[in-house]
Amino acid sequence: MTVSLAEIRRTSGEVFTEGCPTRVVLDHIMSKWGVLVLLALTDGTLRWGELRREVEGISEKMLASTLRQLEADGFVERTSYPEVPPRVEYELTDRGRELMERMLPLVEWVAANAGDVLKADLIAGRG
Amino acid sequence: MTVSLAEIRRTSGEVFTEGCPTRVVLDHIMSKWGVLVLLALTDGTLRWGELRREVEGISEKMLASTLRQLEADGFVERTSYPEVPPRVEYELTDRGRELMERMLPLVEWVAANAGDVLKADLIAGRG
DNA sequence: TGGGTACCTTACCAAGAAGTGGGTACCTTC
DNA sequence: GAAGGTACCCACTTCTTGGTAAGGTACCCA
Repeated sequence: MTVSLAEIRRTSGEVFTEGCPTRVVLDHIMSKWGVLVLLALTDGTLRWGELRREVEGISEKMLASTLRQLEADGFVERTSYPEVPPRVEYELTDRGRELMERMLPLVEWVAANAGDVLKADLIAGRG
Repeated sequence: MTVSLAEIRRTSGEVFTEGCPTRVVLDHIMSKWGVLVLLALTDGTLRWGELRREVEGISEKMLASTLRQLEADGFVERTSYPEVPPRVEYELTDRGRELMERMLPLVEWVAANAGDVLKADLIAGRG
């Protein structure tokens, strides 16, 4: 198993330096709403309205721009059905599923340990 | 293996909802500089000046505040030696290593695939 | 006396992220 | 004919993030 940045650089070169594409992609998928939208889509295909409800607190503006970004990056596929009323579905692409396979263990750990982490915050006076 | 948000919620409850601690912790570790600092520390203990060089482009202000946050969260330990000139060392705690164990596969995937992702961006007209 | 090193902190300000509120188009139902 | 559902887009404002620059300490060297 990979245990250090040096190890990654041995196979992928000088990644995560200034201006490196890896930093840009990192910013996209690690963004506040990006993670939550991707996470919601691990449950399967969702419509616009379902996503709004699933990702609590997101504004329509941010949902739209986050989806556009994820779509442009090839993580999410948008399918619109020319019906009335309009129906649009969003789902993870193969690339998106590959990504989430790696992100879910991290997210799972956060879900299980967030309480303890914030307790540490309180002790450190950063509540 | 975990494959969906629903699965995580089955064991951890209604996580990642609005105001949930999990969202706060996510914001800390998924922040622009947070990831890069944690990543740098997977190579071992580093001094202030070494971190500045390792995390290319970070300002002293952001390095300081990022380190304070990670320290408060219990991911990073700071050890200062009362010498002249002063020496301060930063390293991952056990919790930090646990976290990075889960983050490294994700980061590794990004390192290997960032090129393709940005190529998709160009085609989509989001260069 | 002046500079150099290492590790920061503070004050100020600009850019970008994100919230708010409105509008659009189309059809259905009341 | 008015209201409502679906999936947005745009303008305006606010708030957060992050950069710059300056200073601060505590010592050593010349």
